[in-house]
Amino acid sequence: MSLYETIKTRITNQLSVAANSAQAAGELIFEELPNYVLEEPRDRQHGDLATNLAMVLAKQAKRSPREIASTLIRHLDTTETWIESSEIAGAGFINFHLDPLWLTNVITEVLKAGEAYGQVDIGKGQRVQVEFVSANPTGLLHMGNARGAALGDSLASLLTMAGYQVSREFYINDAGNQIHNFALSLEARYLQLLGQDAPFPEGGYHGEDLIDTVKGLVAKEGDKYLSIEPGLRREFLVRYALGEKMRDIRETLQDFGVEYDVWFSEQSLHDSGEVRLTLEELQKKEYIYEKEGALWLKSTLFGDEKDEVVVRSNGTPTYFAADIAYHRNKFDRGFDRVVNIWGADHHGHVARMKGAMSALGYDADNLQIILMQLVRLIQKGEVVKMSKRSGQYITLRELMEEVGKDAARFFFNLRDPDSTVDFDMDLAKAQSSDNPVYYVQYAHARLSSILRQAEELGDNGVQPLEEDLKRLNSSEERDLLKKMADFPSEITVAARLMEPHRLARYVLDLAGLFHTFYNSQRVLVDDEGLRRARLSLVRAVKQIVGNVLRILGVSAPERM
RNA sequence: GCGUUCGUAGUUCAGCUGGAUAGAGCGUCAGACUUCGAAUCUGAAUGUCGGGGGUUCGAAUCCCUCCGAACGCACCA
Repeated sequence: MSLYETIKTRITNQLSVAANSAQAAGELIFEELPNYVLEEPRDRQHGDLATNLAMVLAKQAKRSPREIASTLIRHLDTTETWIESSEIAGAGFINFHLDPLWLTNVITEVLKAGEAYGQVDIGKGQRVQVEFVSANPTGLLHMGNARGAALGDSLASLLTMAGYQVSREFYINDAGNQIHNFALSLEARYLQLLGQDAPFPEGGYHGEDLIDTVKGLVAKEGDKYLSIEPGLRREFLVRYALGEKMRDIRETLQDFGVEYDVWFSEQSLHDSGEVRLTLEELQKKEYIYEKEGALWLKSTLFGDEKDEVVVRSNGTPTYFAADIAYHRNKFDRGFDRVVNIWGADHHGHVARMKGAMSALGYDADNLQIILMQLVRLIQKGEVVKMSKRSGQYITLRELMEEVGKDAARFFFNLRDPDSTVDFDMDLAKAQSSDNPVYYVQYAHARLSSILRQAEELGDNGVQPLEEDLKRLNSSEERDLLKKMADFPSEITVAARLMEPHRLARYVLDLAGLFHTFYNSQRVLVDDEGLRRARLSLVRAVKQIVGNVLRILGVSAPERM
């Protein structure tokens, strides 16, 4: 635990002790200690930390919050808390001012931990699986997939930092109806390319990339599939196209900085019989009934709005059936928590998926689904409908070429997944230099530059003396140090809420505080002690900026 | 119609389990480079937190209601 967290825990505990001892002394009456918080006030004049304990006690104690506050302060043991002074403010807040010297420990802490600074252990080694993107292999990756990739990959890294054992997974939708449509589309393109008059299937995939795929095949293998049996022909075409599409998806995501641990095939669930076994298990538990020739899951028993078909009247299982088998498989692989990132258009699926897990006897609370609002494409001020079927969308590849991987990943991770993003490619291109990512990267380059120059001046990275570290007491330095000390708590909150975008905000703040410091204090001063102290501060800031950027999948340049 | 999510400055968006005077970027205005990187910094202006009600010491945050938006409500995935 970092020093700052230790201090906060200690004070929080001592506050309860103070309340209890005041009660024992007959100076305060309450039945049960209510929930209270110890937090950093927004306004620095309100001290370093503040608590609302007196206010939340007011009702039970039947006294004014300010009176209670003064009683609490009298009973508070401040040893080992770094508390320098306490005061009562506002409606009854207790504000604590800490001895600023505690801050100098932060630098040592950061430099000692290095890449591990910020690691916390709320995960306690639990195994978590994060499944994200899982795009249909029937087209190229688009903006929505880009958002999912940025979010999912950063979330996985964040959870790793928070002490979870994380596995990244991609679910390949290589079965079912869409593959059938895919096959028909491929076949039509194939026949058309070879001069035949083939109608394009209804509901087929119009993307240009599909034509390119078929062209590639014709260039390699000519018209050898023209004369064979259509069923066999489609099978060949699908196998070829699927291989190519998945290779492309894999490479594109890799270039976007995403490395998966597992690529899981939907078809394999059918082949292994898991889909059938899962349905049998549900049948045995009597959660399945027949109606109009189809098999239905009683998902309404578990909070769904209506029951769902799992086997069609023609005898084929639905996508939902395969998905149930898939999630059963996930839990059976031993994950303590399973996290899915889905587009908001799938929200109707959440209740039934959780319901299905409950039906199978798993704790649905261990299945967490993060819904991400859609990315809307804007062109010339108008919303353009994106769709794989129509073939009209901006690809992840194009996005990376136009604005770059770093800008794209930062852009998505700057936003709450709950907010809809309007994306205008022309605007993004024109404004790509305004992307806040450069603000952070510039700070990193600037930090690196200072260290390079220090080296040229003969600095050999000698640790500063403690009394020199204590000289970092300007308001700019103290604000910066506080922000640095807060990093482990930021990781804790972000991981608990599964919100990596908090880290993007954090690193922007940190970079801003550094830039402010840089403009007000000189690092490479003649005074050797002070210089060493500031250089160690610079090293520590650089370390943290680098650590955050690594989580966000953004590069941390030495120069730019 | 029912459900999910959202509505915060001119604009794009932050705002942890309810906390003190609601914050950033861009844009606007005024300043700062012969010294460590001006992709930076300093200062100024800008708000009925969609409207209304409720809960309480205290609400952008929780509840209700209305208005508006996106997305769902298939034997598609």
